[in-house]
Amino acid sequence: MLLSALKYSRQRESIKEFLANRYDHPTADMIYANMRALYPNISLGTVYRNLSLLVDMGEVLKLSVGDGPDRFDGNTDPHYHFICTECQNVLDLKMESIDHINVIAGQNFDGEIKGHMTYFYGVCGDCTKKS
Amino acid sequence: MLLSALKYSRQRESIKEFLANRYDHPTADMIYANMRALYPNISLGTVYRNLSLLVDMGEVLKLSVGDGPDRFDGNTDPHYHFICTECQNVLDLKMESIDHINVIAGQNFDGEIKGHMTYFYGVCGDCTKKS
DNA sequence: GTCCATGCAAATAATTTGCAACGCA
DNA sequence: TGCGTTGCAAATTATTTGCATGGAC
Repeated sequence: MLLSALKYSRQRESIKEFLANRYDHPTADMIYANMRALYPNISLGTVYRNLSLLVDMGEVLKLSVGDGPDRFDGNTDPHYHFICTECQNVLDLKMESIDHINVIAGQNFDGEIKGHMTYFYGVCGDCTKKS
Repeated sequence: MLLSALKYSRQRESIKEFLANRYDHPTADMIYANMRALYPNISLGTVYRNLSLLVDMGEVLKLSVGDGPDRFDGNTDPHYHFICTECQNVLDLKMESIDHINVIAGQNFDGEIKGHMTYFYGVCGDCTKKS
């Protein structure tokens, strides 16, 4: 819901930059903790408000991975995510497109399939080695 | 975590039966509202506790569809779900298996892909006709 | 009688929102 | 100056939990 013009905000820029340099898909709380190093008085509300704006603008992705709080991703290139069931980490997957599943899903469906959300899960490399 | 033996409970049986006959993937609140017709004093806590047990036993599926509360599905046959971005309804999809995407995802991945969670989204048949 | 299940209420977790002060344009 | 943004706190939403009582076995 973008009803009015956006104004520059240091906090928003910092959150965006922070996410652009992280590949571990942090939660709002983790982002908040890191932002406090830069802005000791920043509030969680500000973090949530700006994350929400950035998601609406398409500059950040919100990952709702079932249990636990939402996570945020500064990489908006289309890609998929893997959730390790041991350590709960969320990893990026380098894989070819699977957009054809939209066609498969639409074959017996009365309506329009516009996309899909897919999360892969299993045990990550690190956890496989540990066990 | 099932540490102790389960005892019969009318409430749990009713919730299970209710879900077995619904195809609209109700939320805990909706289940609660319906259960109150049968058990005027049933509490939300009881609904949540029993849903959690049923999910652990594999007799009910929990659907975490991003926004909004979790939904529950009494149909445990493997199948996929579609979320209408207009009316928010969650529909079952009759489609062939797409388990091959696990193989695709695992091709450049250092770890073990055990499965995936996929939700399709778009506009359902009813909403397409309305617009 | 033992121990799980229930109802009720309070607690928790994640996120959103109201409001007065602040800061970009 | 005008209106978006912030910090702070309170509110909301979804879900979980503690506890005394009730019910299954």
